[in-house]
Formats: sequence, structure tokens, C-alpha cells
Amino acid sequence: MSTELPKTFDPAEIEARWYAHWEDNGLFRPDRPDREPYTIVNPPPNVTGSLHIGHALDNTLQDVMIRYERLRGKDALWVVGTDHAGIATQMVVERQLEAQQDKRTNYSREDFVAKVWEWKEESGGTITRQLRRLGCSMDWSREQFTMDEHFSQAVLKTFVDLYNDKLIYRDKRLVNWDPKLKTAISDLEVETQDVKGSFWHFKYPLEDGVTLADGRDYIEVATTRPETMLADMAVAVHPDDERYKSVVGKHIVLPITGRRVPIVADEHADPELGSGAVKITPGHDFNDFDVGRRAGFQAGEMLNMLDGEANVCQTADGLVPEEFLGLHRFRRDGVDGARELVVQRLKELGCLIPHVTKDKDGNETEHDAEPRTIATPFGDRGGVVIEPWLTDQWYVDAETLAKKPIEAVKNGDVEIVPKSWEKTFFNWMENIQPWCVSRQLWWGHRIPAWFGPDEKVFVAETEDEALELARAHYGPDRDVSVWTNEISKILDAHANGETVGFVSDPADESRVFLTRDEDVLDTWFSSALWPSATLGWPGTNPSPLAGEGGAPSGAEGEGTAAQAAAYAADPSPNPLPQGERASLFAKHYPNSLLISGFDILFFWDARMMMMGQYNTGQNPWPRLYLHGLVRAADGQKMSKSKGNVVDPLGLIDQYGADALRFFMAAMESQGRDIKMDDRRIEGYRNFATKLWNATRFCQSNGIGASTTIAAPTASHAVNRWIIGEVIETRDTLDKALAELRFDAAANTIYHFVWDRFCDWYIELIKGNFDEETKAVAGWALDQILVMLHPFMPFITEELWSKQGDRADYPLITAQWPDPQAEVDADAKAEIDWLIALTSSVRTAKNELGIAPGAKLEAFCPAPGALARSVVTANGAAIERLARLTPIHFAEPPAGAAMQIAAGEDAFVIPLEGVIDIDAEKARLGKALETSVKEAKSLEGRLSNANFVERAKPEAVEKARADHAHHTAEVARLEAALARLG
RNA sequence: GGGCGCGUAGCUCAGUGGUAGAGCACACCCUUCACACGGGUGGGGUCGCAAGUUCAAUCCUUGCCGCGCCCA
Repeated sequence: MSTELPKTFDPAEIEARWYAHWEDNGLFRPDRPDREPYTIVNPPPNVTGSLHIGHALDNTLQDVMIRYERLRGKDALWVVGTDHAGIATQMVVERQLEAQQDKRTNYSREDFVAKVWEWKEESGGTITRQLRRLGCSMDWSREQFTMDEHFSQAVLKTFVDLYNDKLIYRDKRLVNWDPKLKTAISDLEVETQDVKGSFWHFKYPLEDGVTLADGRDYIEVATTRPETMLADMAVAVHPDDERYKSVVGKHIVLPITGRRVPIVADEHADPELGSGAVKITPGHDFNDFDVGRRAGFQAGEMLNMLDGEANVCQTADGLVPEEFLGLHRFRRDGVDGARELVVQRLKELGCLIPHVTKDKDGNETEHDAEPRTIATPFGDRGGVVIEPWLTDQWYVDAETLAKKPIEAVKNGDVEIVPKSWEKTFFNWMENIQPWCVSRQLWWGHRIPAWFGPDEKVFVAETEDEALELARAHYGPDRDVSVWTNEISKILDAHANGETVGFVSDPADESRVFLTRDEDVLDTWFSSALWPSATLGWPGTNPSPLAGEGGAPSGAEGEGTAAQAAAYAADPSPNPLPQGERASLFAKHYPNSLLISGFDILFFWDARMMMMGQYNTGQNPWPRLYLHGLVRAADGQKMSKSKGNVVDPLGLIDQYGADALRFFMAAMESQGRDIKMDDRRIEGYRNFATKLWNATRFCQSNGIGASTTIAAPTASHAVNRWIIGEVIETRDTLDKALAELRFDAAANTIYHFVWDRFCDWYIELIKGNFDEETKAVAGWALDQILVMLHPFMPFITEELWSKQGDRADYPLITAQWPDPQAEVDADAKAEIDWLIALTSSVRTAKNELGIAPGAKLEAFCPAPGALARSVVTANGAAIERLARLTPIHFAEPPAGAAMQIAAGEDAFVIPLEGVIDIDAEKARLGKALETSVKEAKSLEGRLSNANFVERAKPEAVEKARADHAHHTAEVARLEAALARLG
């Protein structure tokens, strides 16, 4: 028997109790070794993060799918964990040090990293605790961290394999350098913003005696970044530009530095733009870098004039005047920088061409520069202007790795939902740039590369392996070891004349010291391995591609085209590693689905596909679902700086987790952002209350837990009907979730519960709680709880438990509906008719101002078979709901009456003395007008030969049926009006 | 400049080649023994604008207007 429910329900209490129960009993991942796997990996949130509304959306959708598939009997695994978030985490700890007037560089690398770990253990992972409040049913027993030992192994192996396959290489080129964080970042981490700036025009004097065709002895160039002229190495003009043809190959003598630089022909210079000549600073501009290369400068020769903090330093040719050294690149914190000083000096030298404006009266004013909006690159983390900077970094050959993912999406092996994202995906993947993966940080996966004194690099998973490679390279005569801080200290000690226990002289020629690369890998490099490494990859088997590029050659530079092509064309085998871990990988990789925000499509999703294909020869998942952003109520993007962020935990406190989850699912239509709407969340809270009270009502009438999965046998139409409604709801729900239409799924169950079950079924069975009805009602309610559970796990589990004693059969691991019955068309027709009759009576009464509770006598002179049987079998329900009693199958007496219809059956309800005849006439008249209009319009269409011949037969048939219906209505209403006189 | 998307009831959003729906809001009625976080009934839309295709367009095509996002 059921346990009585309290009158009000308290989401907070229920949520805490059930979550703990599920987790403590291992119900998020019940032991189902023989079942079909269903796997989702959670986009690992930053270990520094806390739950925001976007996580609430993302995780709700994942939980809906996981709970659904778990209920469908699958071995559902939801992998969860956190990302070490290199820059973000290092920043958090550095800020803490800063608050204590301390800084990272006061510590050794090891000590600092230890501090970060300390922070991580104490304060990290707030977000994973918060995910529990949402009801997310992840497998916490296997919680992961991207710096876990096994994860690091996967990262190292991937790096080494890629290196050996020539798909990762070291290169000197311009990178996006963040001078605040002092690290390189990838192009994806650069955000371009329009800022107001200036455009300066300079005169660059031609070398002695050279003049342009028009006699000028200078070339005009313009720039938004004047300070870079200190490192200018050329002036470029378009090869076809007649104005400059005579001076190509001649030289400019730069003001300030006095550097003599060539005038080169390059198509990069646009003759239409400004003077047509552009200054070229290969070391500090991406376009200029390319021009410089074409002009014959090697990367190593390109002049650099800035240090890591973007302060001016001396160029290799030593021509930067003393007064510039140490200045910041431009004005900062109220202090002028190199930019301002360059402009001032050029002005003094007469090399600045003023920008002249005219006011209304024609008066001219001279300005130093022309105002301009400039698309400026900013670092997404540090928030300062990115400096293109010439450094050695590690690059992944993304172009080669992108080939298979592109192919996978093209041939349908990976489906992107909604499909509209495919084009964006292709556009990016087909134009992908080398991915800079090295970061000048301490926190992260340190790059497994060791350098010898001859710049030779040895890449290996372990130091021992690197030493081995080095010994093979340097030969048996050399003693190879890794340079350490200890050696460094000993050397210092030697230098100070101290006696220390070092056996041999470090300066000895026969000794070779290796130094490990100081840098760490981009965080996304490791998270790209998430779908496989969390499941134990690489296990014991090597990557299918390891060694295929031949023995590690240690050669630097880009891989050969042939090697890259060999990879791209290689149909890699699917490795199935051994052992316990491996079985998890074998079973759950590829995953079933990935759900992420579209904002990380390139950052993460695409890279997972590249790495998945590379490491395992398989796509990480066959399906990728991309959802939008959650926006503030006014449609603005939420941001801390705007102060319009909504805290999901606050919403959970206010409305309950179930209501918030339902909101997220119901609002998630494919391809649209979600605007916050508290009223709607409130509405779903009300929905939960509605279900709660419906269950209370059932209990008070002896309706408890069902005993069968199959629908009980039923004889009453209302019971046969609700069974059919359950079947249809289940089918609609299955279809919606198969298509990842979360909104359709949520709305389906919502309307079934409220509009069908509560509004009609319960009302119809009131007053007849026989055994059959109790069984069917209990069964139907159970099906509701199961179908609603993925969306509202807490209230459904609570009600499930209170409907009967099934302690060993909690809802979370119950069975998805399998009614083993068919929709009963007769029952459906009967109940639909009954509903139509009831609605008609109510509408008429309301319009005529008759008390809704009034019981009236009715006459149905010509009942159809359906009407006759429904009225006969459901007299009590009709009396209670339609409030019609008795109903006579006979001609009505003469006199004032109102007339209503249910289906094709007309009912006359005498109201002598009660009814306002004019009101009833008006009501009927209005209905008549509508029907006449409809009938006419349909008639017109049906008399159009084109329509009848060319339209789809179903359309014609429907038009005919509608026409017949409205014609009959016209007749009925005319007759009714005639009765009223 | 290139790409993608959006514009449907007061608001937030579904939707379909056959004349448009939901939630909330609104109006009226109901202290009916599950629920006022409720029940009943209703009003409200030239589906951004224009042209085209079609027997038929809110839906398909093109152009325009307005808004948003991504890339260069």
C-alpha cells in the first residue's frame, strides 16, 4: 500500500535525500555488463569554475539522455571530471600569491606546481559538487582530472606519436603572444575587437639621389602601429604600380634608426589603399612576415624590437636609439610609450604628414593622425592586445589531422545536430591553421622534449627514453645526462670555489647535458583526448600509427608531404587494448553522443575528432549535438562585467531543480539561444505541484503502484483510452528524443500529464474506482513517472517511492514503458466525443451566462451510434462533467432552448424562462457565420478543377470532409435558429 | 567583405506547401470534497516587407528592411 504524501512538497528536502540515495547506492551506473553501452562524456568544466547557467543547460540535456537510456535498459555511462585549465588555474594561484605580495617567480617551478595542486585539492572542483544539485547522474566513481597520471600518459604518448609521424613540429614563426600572461596562445584564443585608434602617415626618405617619377624624394607610408617602424625591414609596393616601378630594388633610409631598407615589389601592397606603399615589419606583423619571407628574409634574420612584456628592446642591428629602450609598446597607465615617442620624433624630423580636416566654414586644422576604427586582437584570458612575436613554438599539423574528421562529417559517420553547423565546421576545418600547442606556463602537461647542446631535440615519453635517443645520437664516447637544478647549483658552487661532491667536471667536453623544454601544452591538447583517455586509452596497446613514420629520426621541422599524406590515407585499425581498463574503452569507445555548446565546436569538438581519429582510428562519437547560449531575459549575453549573470543554484533554491531542468529541456529547440524567463520556470514548478497533487488524489482513492510493465486489461472505454494515450505519448517521446528534440519531448510529457491525465482521465474516473480503474490509473501514473523521470528526476523518484513499497526497484533504474498493447481506436473515439460534448456544453453555458454548475436536461433527437453508446455507458460521467441529465433520445419539446453539438450529434437543451433568447441567437448566429464562411471557401476550392486534379488526394479528401462537416453545421445551426423563431 | 541564423499573439517560443499553436500575461466565471502553484471559458496574429514559383505560400525562390553570431 502507498505511503501518504504530505500536502505540500519540498523540493530541497527531496533533492538532497534522493541524490544521496542514488549516489550512495551506485545507481548512476548499475552493473549491466551484458547490456548495450550508451556513453556520453561530459565536457570537462574548468577545475577553477563554478556552475553557471550554461552548464545547467548542457548538463540537463546530457542527463536527460543518460537517464532515458538507462531506463531503456542500456549500460549508460556518463563520464565526468574536470579540466586542469592551464592559464585559468595558474592565474588563480598567481592572484592569490599577489594578494600576499608574493609571486610565482619567487618559487621554483616544482614548488609552484605543488601550490597549484594544493589549491586544486582544497578549492578546485566546486563545480562538480554543484552539478549534483542539478540532479546529474554521472558516474562519480570514475571522476577524472586531465592531470591524472593515466591522463598524462595519454597526452605524452599522443605528443610523441604525433612527433614521430611528423604531425607535430617545432618552428620559428610569429605567434599570438600575450604580453600580460607572457605566453603564446592559439589563434582561436584571440578575440578581435574594434577599437578607436589612429592612422599615421609618414615620409620615408629615399636613399641619396633617388626620386620617384613625380620628383618626390620620399615614399609615403601609413600605419596604425608607428612604434613598429623601429623594426621595419622594407617598404613594399605593388609590382604593377607605375608610381613606384622605378624605385623597386632601391632603398629607403629610415628616420630615427637610420636603417637602410629595400623597396620590394609584393602583391600584398594594395595600390588603391592610401599611397600604395606599405612599411614592412616582418617580426611584428603576420602579413609583413609573409612579405618578408617572399622578400628573402629568413625567420631568424627578422628584427625583433620587443621583449616578452612588449617593452622595446634593442634590435639585432643595434640601431634603436637608447631613449626608446625599455619603453612599453604604447601608452599604458598614463605613461607614454614607444608609439608616442616615435610620432613625436618623426614630427620633429619633418617626417610626419599631418591629417587635415575642414570645419563647416572651410577652416583647415592639422592633426597628427587620422582617426580610425581598428580591428585589434585581444587575448581572451589576459585581455590585453596580442603582440605578434617571433618565437620557437610547437605546432600541430592540424591541416593533416583535419582530413579525416572532414571526411567523417561529409559521409555521415559523424552527424552534427543541428545540421546547419556543418557548414561552419567545414569552413573552419578546411582553412585550418597550424595549431600552436606550446604555452609558456608552469601548470600543465610539460612538453616531453629534451634539447641537446647542438639544439638537437629528443622527443620521448620518459626521460630515460630521451637519454637513450640522445646516446644513440651523440655516440658512445659522450656521457649524456639531463641538466638539473642540482647541477646548476653545483656549478655555481664550483665557481665560488666551494668543494662539493661532484664527481666529474660539468664543463668536460665529453659530457653532454640535455635540457627539457620548459613549456607545457595547450589545455585543449589534453582535453581533446577526453573521450578515450577517460576510458583508459591507451591501455597497453600502442597507437595504430606509432612508429609508422619510421624510427624516430629526431629531425626538426615540418613533416614531409608524403608522410602527412600517408597518414591521411591510412585506414587505421581499431585497437582494442587489453585488461580491465581496456574493456571499458573497448565497450564505451566510440562514445554514443557528445553534447556541447556551439562555442567550443572548434576549441574542443573538432580537436577531439582529430585526436580521436589519430589515436584510435575511430571518430570519438557518431553524433554531435550543439546547443546555444543561455541569455539574460533581455536577450543580452550574460557576463560578469555586465552583472547580469543568473545563478542556477539560486533558481534551484527558488523553484527546485526539476523545474529548472524542465525549463532547459523545454526551451531547447535546435539552433536557437535560450532567453531566461523566470515565469516559465515558475510554470514548470507549478507543473510539478500539479503532478504531486494528482498523485495525492490517486493515493486517497486507493490507487497505488502498478504490478506489471504491460498495461492491465481493461473494459471501460476511459481505461482503454488512457492506455492508448500512454502508448502514443511514449511513441512521441521516443521519436522526439531519437531526434534530440528536447523541446518536443518535454512538451509531449507535459501535455499528457496535465491535459490528458489530470484534466480528463482523473475527472472521468472520479466516482468509479473499481478494481480495473485503480489498476489502470496506477499503471498510467507509473508510466508518467517513468517518462517524466529524465526531465524531473527528483519529484518522480519521490512519488514512485510513495506509490508503493518498491525499495529494491527505484525509479532511476526502472523500465521504460512497454505497454504491450495497441491504441484502441473505438475507446479513443468515444472519449473524444465525450470531451467534445462536455466542452460544447461548457462553452454554451459560459456564453449564455448560465451557472456552470447548473444541471440541465437534454434531448438528442437523432443520435448516432457513437452518441447512443457513449451516453448509455457514461451517464454518470456526463452528469458530473457536462452536467447534463437526463439525456433523452427524443424530439425536444417546443420552446426556448440552446443547441450544442458533439461531433455530428446535435443536442437541444430546453431553457424555458432561463435562457436569454437573443443571446442564444447571437451565439448561434456567430457560429453559423463561421461555418458558412468556411463552407464557402472550401466549396470554392473544390470547384476549382486545378485543385481537384493536381492537389494531393489527401488534401482533396480532407477538403471534402471539412466541407461536409461545415455544410451540416450550417443546416444544424439554421434549424436551431428557426426553432428560436 | 565572406558565412550562418533570426524576425509568428502583449512577452517567451514551437510549427506545417492545404488558411496557425503552446506557456505566461489579459478578460469573464468558479471558495465543485487532488491541486488558487487550481478549475472552466474566451479575446488576441495581414506569420518583417515586396515580387516570383504553385491549384494553393507563414512555409519554397529572389530582393529589400531590421536584429544577432562567427570568420577575414
